[in-house]
Amino acid sequence: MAITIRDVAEAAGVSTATVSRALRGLPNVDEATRARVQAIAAQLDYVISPSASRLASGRTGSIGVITPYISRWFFSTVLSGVENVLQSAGMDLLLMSVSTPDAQHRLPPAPRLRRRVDGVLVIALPPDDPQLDDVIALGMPTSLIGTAKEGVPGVTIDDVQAGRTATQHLLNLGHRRIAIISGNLIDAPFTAEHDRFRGYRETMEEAGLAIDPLMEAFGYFTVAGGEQAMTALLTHRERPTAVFAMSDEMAFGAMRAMRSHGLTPGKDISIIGIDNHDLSELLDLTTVAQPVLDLGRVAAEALLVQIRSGSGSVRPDSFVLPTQLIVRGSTSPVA
Amino acid sequence: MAITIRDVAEAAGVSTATVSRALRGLPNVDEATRARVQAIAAQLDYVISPSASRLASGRTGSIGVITPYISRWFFSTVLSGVENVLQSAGMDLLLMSVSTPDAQHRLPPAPRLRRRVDGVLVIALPPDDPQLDDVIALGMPTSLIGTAKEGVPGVTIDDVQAGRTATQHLLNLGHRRIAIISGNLIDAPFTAEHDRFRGYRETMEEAGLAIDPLMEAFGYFTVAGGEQAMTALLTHRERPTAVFAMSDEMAFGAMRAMRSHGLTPGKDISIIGIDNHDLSELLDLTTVAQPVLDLGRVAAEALLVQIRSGSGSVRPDSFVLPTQLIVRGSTSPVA
DNA sequence: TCGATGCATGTAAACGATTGTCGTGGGCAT
DNA sequence: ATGCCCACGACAATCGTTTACATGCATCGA
Repeated sequence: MAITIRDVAEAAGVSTATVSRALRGLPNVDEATRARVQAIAAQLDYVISPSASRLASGRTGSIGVITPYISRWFFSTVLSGVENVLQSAGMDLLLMSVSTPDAQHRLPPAPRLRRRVDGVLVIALPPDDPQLDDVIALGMPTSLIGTAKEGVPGVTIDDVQAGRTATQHLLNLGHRRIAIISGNLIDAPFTAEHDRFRGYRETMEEAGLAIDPLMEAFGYFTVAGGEQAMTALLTHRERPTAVFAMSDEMAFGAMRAMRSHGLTPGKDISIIGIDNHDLSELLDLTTVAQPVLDLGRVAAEALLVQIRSGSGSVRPDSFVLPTQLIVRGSTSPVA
Repeated sequence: MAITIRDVAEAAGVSTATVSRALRGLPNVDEATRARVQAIAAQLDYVISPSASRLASGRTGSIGVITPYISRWFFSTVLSGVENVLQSAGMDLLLMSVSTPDAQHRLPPAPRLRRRVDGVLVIALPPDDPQLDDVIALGMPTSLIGTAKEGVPGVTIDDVQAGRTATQHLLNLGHRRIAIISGNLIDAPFTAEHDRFRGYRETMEEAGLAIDPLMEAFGYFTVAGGEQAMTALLTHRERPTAVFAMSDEMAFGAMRAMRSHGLTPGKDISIIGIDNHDLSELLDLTTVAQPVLDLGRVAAEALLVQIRSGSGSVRPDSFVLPTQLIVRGSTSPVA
């Protein structure tokens, strides 16, 4: 069988209590004793049993990460940032994907989380998703990424501002007929898409321009969706001279649609996205960059603070990370 | 405090042993009793304590997934497939990234795995990575994805064949001067890049063509690397008429390099990749598709079988998944 | 010199399941 | 009616830590 703390204690001539204290760096252990215990533990190749430790202490040392998508760029990048921080902190990362409206066949996350994590990180679930409410109702330290929800700490960008920046950039270039490719038809408040649209609308109105419902199309945050949306926009009698896509991936699709209509992005029609996706530079797409890795990092850090501080003590706060306009070849002054 | 199995037992008027058996679906429990126990457990909102269960049973119910990159397309897609299967199986997924030559600041994975998982899935670590050996030395059920290693079960594609398919496609189009964009300078056997190169070399030689060392450049499996590699290839006096890039992402970069030299991919120079990356269709890249999601799924399934069968009983086997040539606009007959 | 103080360490009771062993009662065959 | 077997379920040991509490010892100030 495996080595236990008792074996180490015996070999070191101390009690298991002392071994436990010595190995975990707790105070009130003679440094000589600690060194001896550490040496013996190393020599015996002892590793502490997490199960036993968890059972005894009540802490799990793991964080659950809930995400609707694993392989999409935004989500995997956030995840990467999260993993970075958790690994440094010595926390286990339990990955769990949840059902989206498209794919329903998953178990709800909340029951799968109970008693097995010390905290939860939720990546970009819509704030009105009942699954999210269930997770929050668990009452453990939680931090939201890319979503804002009353009373729950989170990390986001200022999506209204991002929408404004994108729209204003197009306005500055002299565009007036500016279309928008948004996400889904249903528009829930406090979602990124809602706020981005608001930024667009407000900026347009401030410029004295009316919002033309014909200039909105839905791309569902996918490449294919963006392509379809752009195709739809191009069927209108009066075509847009510029397009604001709420995500780079939709912008990619839109650019393709333009090309297959014989139009050159950045020349015939300007297009701007949001994200600064890995491949945006490659595709020469102007975009409002968001610090995706940092979204994950900051949320993880904040969650750790929340956990260490004993959960209920300080009112945990939310963070808004800055975005940055990156101008590339896909936008240019109106013809 | 939380509900324990004892509370359920009392409420149901049975012993904890019976509750345990009833809830886990073990035999030798009267169906009426089982139903009653389940009802009461549900009513009390009881969930079993994984820590206690793990300690008592010795099983952790979790799988560790080791990967050098989290946010790169290939890795996150494999991960997605893995997560799918593990979730259905009710297994926890512990995600762990490891150091790559580029980023060294991580802890070695093996010690972080001991006593906390029942099995390990390793995504595309080079077979000669000492970290991999350490993981294997743990002696627990393990399955490799995208790497082949003597004596360790794994799931891959036939990389030699993939290299052949790609090269042959270019040959069939009449190309003779075919460059290759490979991964790293150092070339370890049994790696994907080694095998893909072999497919290229053999196919070229079978066609009676000599391998020109000037026609090889290194792209390090990144977009930027592919761009540089292509740029290098274009400096040679005698330019290639076609390029085989070992990954789609490198091909993306290569296409960009072509464009910035005033060349049109698929017209002036043909290019083919391997992967069928999410965005390959968008970029109209001909490629040898590999079933990445399935790589993850199959490996996870195989690992579960290995774990359930008691680890040492049957010799676990490896799988080779099929690839498929997808012809798009980036390849065309030689001018 | 003596008690107070504080640090280093030991003792032992949890933590909450799993599971081998054993007892019991009912059904069935004789 | 008797014996036997089997299904069902109880008892209790066990898994390997953590941690509250107790203990012992040395140091220090009065």
